[in-house]
Amino acid sequence: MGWSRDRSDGGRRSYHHGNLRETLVRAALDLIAEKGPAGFTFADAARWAGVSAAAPYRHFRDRDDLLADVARRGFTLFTAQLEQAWDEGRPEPFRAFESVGRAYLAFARDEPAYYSAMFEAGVPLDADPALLEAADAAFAVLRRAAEALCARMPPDKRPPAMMMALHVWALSHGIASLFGRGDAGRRPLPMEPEELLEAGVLVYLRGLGI
Amino acid sequence: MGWSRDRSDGGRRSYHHGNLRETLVRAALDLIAEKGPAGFTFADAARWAGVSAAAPYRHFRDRDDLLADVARRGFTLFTAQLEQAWDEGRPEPFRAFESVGRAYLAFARDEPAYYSAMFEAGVPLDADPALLEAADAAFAVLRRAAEALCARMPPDKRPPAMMMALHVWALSHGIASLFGRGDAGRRPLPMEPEELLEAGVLVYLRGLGI
DNA sequence: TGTACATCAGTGAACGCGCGTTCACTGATGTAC
DNA sequence: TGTACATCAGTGAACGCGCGTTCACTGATGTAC
Repeated sequence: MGWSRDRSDGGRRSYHHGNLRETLVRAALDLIAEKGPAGFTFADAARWAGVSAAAPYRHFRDRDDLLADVARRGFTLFTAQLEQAWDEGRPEPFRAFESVGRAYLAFARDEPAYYSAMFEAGVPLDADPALLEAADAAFAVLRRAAEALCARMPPDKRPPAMMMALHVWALSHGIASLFGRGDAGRRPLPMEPEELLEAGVLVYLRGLGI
Repeated sequence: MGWSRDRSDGGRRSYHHGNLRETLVRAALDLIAEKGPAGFTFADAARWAGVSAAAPYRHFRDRDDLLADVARRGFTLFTAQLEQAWDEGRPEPFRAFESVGRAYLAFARDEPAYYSAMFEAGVPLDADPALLEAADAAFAVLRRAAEALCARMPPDKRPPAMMMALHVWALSHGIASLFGRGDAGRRPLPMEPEELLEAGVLVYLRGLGI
C-alpha cells in the first residue's frame, strides 16, 4: 500500500493516492481474511486504505463490484499456481497430477481470502465475463491434466476426462472448505488436509485403473 | 406460522405469540434461502414473524445465537435423513451406502437454507455443545456406514473406515457446494449432481477393492 | 521553458436509512389458596 | 369456583451508530501551444 507519489518533504502524502484501486483490493483481502467475505463494507475498505468513504466510487461501482474483482484476480492467481504445479505433465503425468492437488490445497490455505471470494462469497460468475473467463481458465488446467492422464490408458477403458476433473475438483474443494481453512468454521481432522486429499486421489485413480 | 392462541373473534390475535421461537427459526430459514446466511438481520426475522424488533431478545441472545440454533436443528434433521437412508445397512451395505450419498445431496438441494447455516455460515461449532453434538451425530452416520462396508473386506486389506468416511463426506460436500445449490454461486454441470457423486463413489470404492 | 487549461482522483459535508439494543411498560397466562 | 398475584412474553419509543450514496468542491497532473 502507500501513496505512490510521496513528495520529498517527509511524511506528507500527495492529494492523489495514485494506486487506490490496487489498495482497495488489498483492503478487501485483508478484511475478508479477518471477518469473512460478508463481514466487510465498502466504507471499511475506504478506511483501511486511508481515504474518504466516497473515494472508492471512483474505482468500483459498489461493494459487489469490488468483490467480483477480487474473485477475478484470485482465479487468475489460482490458475497460474495450478499451471505451475501441473507443469505440462512433467516430470510424469501421475506425479504432476498429484502436485496439482497439493497446489489446490496450498492455495486454499495460503490465500483463504481469495478462496472465500472465489468460492464462498456467492459472487455470481456470470455477472462479469472477465470473471467467468478467469474461473474457466482455472478449471481448464484441471481438465487438461485429467485428459493427459486418461490419454495414457488403453482407449477402450478411458474414463471421461471431464468427469474425472470434476471429481477431483469436488474432492479438493470439499476438503479445502471443510478442513483446510483457518477460520472458525473449520472441522478438526486427524491428519493433514494434504494427506487426506492425496490418499483420496490415489484411491480414486486406482479405481479408474490408472 | 401464525399465532397459536387465536381467539374465536376472527382475525384478532392474542397479545402473546405463543410460538415465537419456532417462528423465528422459520423466518431465519426463509431469509437465508432468499438472501444467504449473511444477508438477514435480527430485525428482519422479527419483521417476518410479525413482532416488534425487541421481541426476539426474549428467545435468542442475538443473531448468531439464532443462527446457531438453526444450524443445530439442521444437523439433527440431516442426521435423521442420513440415518433413514442408511437403514442400518439394509438391504445390503453397498446399496445402502450409495443411498446415504443420495440423501446427502438431496438434503443440500431440498434444504439449502439449513445447509448454508450448517456449512457455510461460519457458525463456530464449539460455541455450543449441543451444536457440536448434533454435527458429530451426522458424521457418525457416515462413519458407521463406512465401518460396515470395511467390515465386509478381508481383514488384511481393510482401509481405515474413518478416512473413507472423510473422503465421501468431502466429495459429497464439494459437489453439493459447487454444483448442488440453487443460488447464484452455482457452477453449471453437464450432468446431475447425484450422478456425479454416485459415479465418484463407485470409482472410489472400486479403488478400495470393495 | 512557461503558461493555460482540461481532466482526473481525491475531499468532506450531508442525507436518509435500518440495525442493534435497552427500557419501562403492559396484556395474557398460570397458579395458590 | 373465584380472586389475587407472580411470571411470562410481548410492545413501542428511544438512542447512538455506521453504512451507502450523492454532491459541489478542489488539489494535482498531464498536455497543447
